[in-house]
Amino acid sequence: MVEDNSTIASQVTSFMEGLGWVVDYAATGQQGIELARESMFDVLVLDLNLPDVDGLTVCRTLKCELDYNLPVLMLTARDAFEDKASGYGEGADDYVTKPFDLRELRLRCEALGRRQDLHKTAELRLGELTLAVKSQEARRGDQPLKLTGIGFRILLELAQAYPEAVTRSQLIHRLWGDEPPDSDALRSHIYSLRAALDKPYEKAMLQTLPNVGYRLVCDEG
Amino acid sequence: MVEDNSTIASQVTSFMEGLGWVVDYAATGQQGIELARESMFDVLVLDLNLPDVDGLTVCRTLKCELDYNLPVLMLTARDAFEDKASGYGEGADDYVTKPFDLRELRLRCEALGRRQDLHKTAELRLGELTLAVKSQEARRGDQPLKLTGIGFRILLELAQAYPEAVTRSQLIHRLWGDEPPDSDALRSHIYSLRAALDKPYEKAMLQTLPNVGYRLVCDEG
DNA sequence: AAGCCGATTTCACATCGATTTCACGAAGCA
DNA sequence: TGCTTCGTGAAATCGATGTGAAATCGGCTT
Repeated sequence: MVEDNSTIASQVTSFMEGLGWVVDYAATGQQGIELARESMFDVLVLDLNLPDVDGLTVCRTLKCELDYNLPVLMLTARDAFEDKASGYGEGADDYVTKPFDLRELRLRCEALGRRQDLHKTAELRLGELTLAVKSQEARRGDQPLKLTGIGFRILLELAQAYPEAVTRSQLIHRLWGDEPPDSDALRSHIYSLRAALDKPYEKAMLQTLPNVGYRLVCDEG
Repeated sequence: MVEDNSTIASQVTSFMEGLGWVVDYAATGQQGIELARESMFDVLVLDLNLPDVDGLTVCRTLKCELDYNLPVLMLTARDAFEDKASGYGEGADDYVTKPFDLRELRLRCEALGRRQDLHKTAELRLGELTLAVKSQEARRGDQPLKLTGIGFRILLELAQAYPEAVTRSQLIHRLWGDEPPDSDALRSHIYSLRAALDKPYEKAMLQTLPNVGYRLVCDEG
């Protein structure tokens, strides 16, 4: 965590430590860069406005210099009305505007870490859900789920996007490319995915956003 | 993937497909442009040297023409890189020089795709109001608002216009284009939008300007 | 080659909620 | 008063999604 405001810094770091995460902290950009060089981190939470080196500079420096890809979550001040995506975005992998909800910060950190993990472990975890990418096996809790090939791929797409939603058209494109089936086969696949994933359980993980698409939900990430 | 050398092309595409990616392939610049127009892609891998249209031209064309930002990863020959790429650098988002390591190509594609995700996360904030554009969800304070599709779109239009008002006819045009419903459906939608947005609260955010239209009001932000 | 099997696609219908339409009353204005 | 605009609410219509089963496809076995 790189943040010059000590109130925010201690609030965030103690929250994270409460989650069992191991946190290192730097109050300036320079310190942050040095810290990042010394050891490997899963995620860097970086304030955009720092007293010495600008957050964007820190970000770019580390992206170039480090020999692994360190996911960066940028903290930005909140403008009255903000088009988040347009201004920054270069370099950072995600960002959150101040003041932020600690739970949101957590979700986004976890999302960044998860994407990173996937490359190494080929296994993805989301609450009680486990997806083994290679063997195409899925479990919820300790029950193996009986999924079809497409069912697994849908679930994987949704899990990778978590906690965001995936639109119908995105999903269709990812599954079939340019030649989707004529009929609305996705509906049927979602239906049978639900039968395997949610039917036997109390709380559903697969949620429909009408006119948008689908997403996964789960309590603890 | 746009690449005229079929050996390289098939090597790369099959590698990517092995990763579970969905790949479309074009052998010429013209084909590539047409393909890109037809559907949305996460990343374009583009050879700089193409038989017909130059890679840079393809890149610039698409950056201008498409209504979303398509990240471009340029493939360049080693010698060409110095002159061309560094000079014209603006168009592409990243470069890889041939011959390249497939793993490196993968990492860079993933980085570009990740950066793109930010655009989908866009959120609008206006005082205590939060609009998640992609998932079509709205909150006032920390209460989620139960809006219909049109209700959300109306609110979005008003939020984007803030602090200005939006006239009825503007609103109708934005919502339905040239074919608005016969009856004055907008009145009903405003009514139910109010029921969700303002009914449960002290101060109303949605204000009617008689004979003009509507606008949002809020204290801070 | 024939037949089987599971996966996938297609289809028909049900259900639910969103959208449009309508009717009426109140408020503002000439 | 008579006209227009707007709020209100219910009813009718329409579209999106869920549901389930049947047809199709492709690989595998015999």
